Amino acid sequence: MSTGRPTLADVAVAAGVSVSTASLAFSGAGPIAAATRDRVLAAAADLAYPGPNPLGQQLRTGRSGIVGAIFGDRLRRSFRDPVSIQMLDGLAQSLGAHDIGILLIPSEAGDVPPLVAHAAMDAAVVVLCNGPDDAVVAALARRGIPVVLVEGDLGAPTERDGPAGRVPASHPTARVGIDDRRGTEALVRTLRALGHERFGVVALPFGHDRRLGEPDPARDPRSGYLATRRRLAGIADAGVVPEIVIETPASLVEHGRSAGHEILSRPDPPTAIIALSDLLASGVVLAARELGLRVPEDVSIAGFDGLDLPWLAPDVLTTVRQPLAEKGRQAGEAAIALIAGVPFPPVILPVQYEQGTTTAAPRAASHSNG
Amino acid sequence: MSTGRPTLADVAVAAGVSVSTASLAFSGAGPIAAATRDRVLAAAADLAYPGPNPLGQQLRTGRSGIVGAIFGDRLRRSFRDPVSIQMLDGLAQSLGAHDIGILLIPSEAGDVPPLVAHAAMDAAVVVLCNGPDDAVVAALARRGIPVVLVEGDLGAPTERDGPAGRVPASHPTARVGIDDRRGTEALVRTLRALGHERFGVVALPFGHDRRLGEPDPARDPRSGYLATRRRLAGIADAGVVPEIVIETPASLVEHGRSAGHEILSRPDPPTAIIALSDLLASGVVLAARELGLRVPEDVSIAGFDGLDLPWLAPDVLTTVRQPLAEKGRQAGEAAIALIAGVPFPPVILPVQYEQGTTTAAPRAASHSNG
DNA sequence: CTGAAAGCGCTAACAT
DNA sequence: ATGTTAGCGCTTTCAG
Repeated sequence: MSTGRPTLADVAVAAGVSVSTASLAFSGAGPIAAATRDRVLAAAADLAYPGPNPLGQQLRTGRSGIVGAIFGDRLRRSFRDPVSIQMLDGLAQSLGAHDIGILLIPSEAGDVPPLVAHAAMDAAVVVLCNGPDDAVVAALARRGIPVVLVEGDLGAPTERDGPAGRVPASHPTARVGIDDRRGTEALVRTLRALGHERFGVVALPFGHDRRLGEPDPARDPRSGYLATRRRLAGIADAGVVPEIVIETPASLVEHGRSAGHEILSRPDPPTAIIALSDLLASGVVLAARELGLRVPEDVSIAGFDGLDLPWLAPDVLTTVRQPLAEKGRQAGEAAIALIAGVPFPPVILPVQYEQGTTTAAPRAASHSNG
Repeated sequence: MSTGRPTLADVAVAAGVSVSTASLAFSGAGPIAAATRDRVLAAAADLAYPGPNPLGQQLRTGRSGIVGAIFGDRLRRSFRDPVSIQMLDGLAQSLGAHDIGILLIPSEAGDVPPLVAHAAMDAAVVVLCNGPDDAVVAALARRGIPVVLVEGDLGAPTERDGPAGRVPASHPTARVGIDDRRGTEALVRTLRALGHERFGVVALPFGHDRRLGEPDPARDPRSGYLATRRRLAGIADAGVVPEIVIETPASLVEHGRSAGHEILSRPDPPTAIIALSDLLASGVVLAARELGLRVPEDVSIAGFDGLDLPWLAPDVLTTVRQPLAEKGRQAGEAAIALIAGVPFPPVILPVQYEQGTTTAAPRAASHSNG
């Protein structure tokens, strides 16, 4: 041992056994006499040996015991959103049960962070991805790291080998998502049944190029975040063409508030506003209150997610609840399966419409042209 | 190469150079002819070699490139608190600049998570600690992992070798905190200058045994979270003995709301309520509104942190602002210094009183006994 | 049940 | 500027 921290070899010498036996004493992965084990552990305690060095184990076993969690945004923004947090909590639960750690990788606006390219991990969970040509997913695939896509997809396998051509169809991949398209559709149908005909939409970001305002008409509708696209598709499925859509740079109360002002300050605003997240919706509620509009008498407002929003009291937001922690747990299970080389079939979790106090029948007959 | 993923040795063979030269081509840590390097990189591209295996690097260099971030609470709670998030964001900034990853380690109520005992990390940032006898810190010290204490301390070196005796004074340790004691004192002095004499306090958790209600009088005042203790000390420094103190299990709006109800429903409630965090304070504001009390006319409410609370509009919370991201950045710098073997002197960041709309002079003469 | 030997993939002296 | 050599600390066949 001479210098530095003691190693397994030092312990073996001190205990008068071979290194392999000492290893067994710690791992329990093989037959060993109780007396021998105790002797080894005693020697370890003597030397203040803190247990097998994980670096040695990892190289030997080829496993780091780490799963990367990659968020398509910087922490400050992602993590102010309880949606990411609850998902992460579920993820920590299922991975923690297997003693697997979570390596936090914020990824600013679609770049490929060095950690994605170089950090040791056995699998990665990518929380938002930009469709078939996501550079982060491509980088992981190149490294042979299994990928779990949460709320994302890579398109049909045939597309993947196209010009982007970066994720071979054979690469271990799993998908965990929610049925947000049909959830949004159900929500909008309920609003129509109440008599609403004129809708405004406050949307989640369309893609990594985040902005606040009406969407760029020149943008490719086939690119960008799939969650946003699916929820917009759900609105269309319900037969609604919104009078106005405001894209926001992130799911945050303040952006919902700005968008709400934008929509509700218009001469003849829509009678119902659908926000694609609860945080955005609650910002719209605040904007309405600030403009002296009563909710839901003057305007109906609905969200998506099913968060607890105690500060909206006495109002309770009408929303579509998604099982956030369960989504994270499933993502963790998917990662564990892929690491073990077992395929993990796609999971689509159900969502549920929840009536609150922020939606009601529109006040009076509305007219579609001012 | 035969089977499996290619290694540096395969690349070397393909490029017709030695392994060490191939290594140099990737690391750039030594002299190499441009032509040779290009040849190596070309061979690597040919073999679809994704770059040096981090596991090999790590064993060889003895560095994992990972810093553990340990929160004294489960994710669900910690991460709903923007305070933790902004700190984490700052941490990610400074560590990210050195390509160091953050391993997320939630630690339920003071236990020692397996990851703390076994995961590879070059240093650890412990966000709340329970004073001199914190088991997590002791476990890290045993492993020889440098520790950065955020908002924590281990007491005087002499104490450390006491009965707990688990963190040798020589263990590489750094401290990053804020001047919360004096910040709270300044806040309370301002309230007193306005004429307030009767105070209620909504406190952060006292320790890992979290509860809602009046603090257990039997508890040892010398144990538990130091941030809570310091802020309470600041109140005392200002010459105030609160009429009532409510301890909360976490810094969350709903707990502030419960505590607010508890205090404000009393027969003759205090004229000023000091919450030890903004989230708690905003819950108290909600409780006041629900009880039909006007803020600040009927009751003054102040917080601590300096968060953006858009949904409190039109009110702006009176608070003491702390530099959260900077705290995280400093913690990151401290970790980097300790990893390099350089001592990092303790950092106490300044805080600043910020007047909002939730505090004012008390309504009328108050009487201290009903 | 225990020991000997091999090697995971890489980097860093040192020698050329 | 390149090659040779020697491990980092551990687990895991395989013999005994």
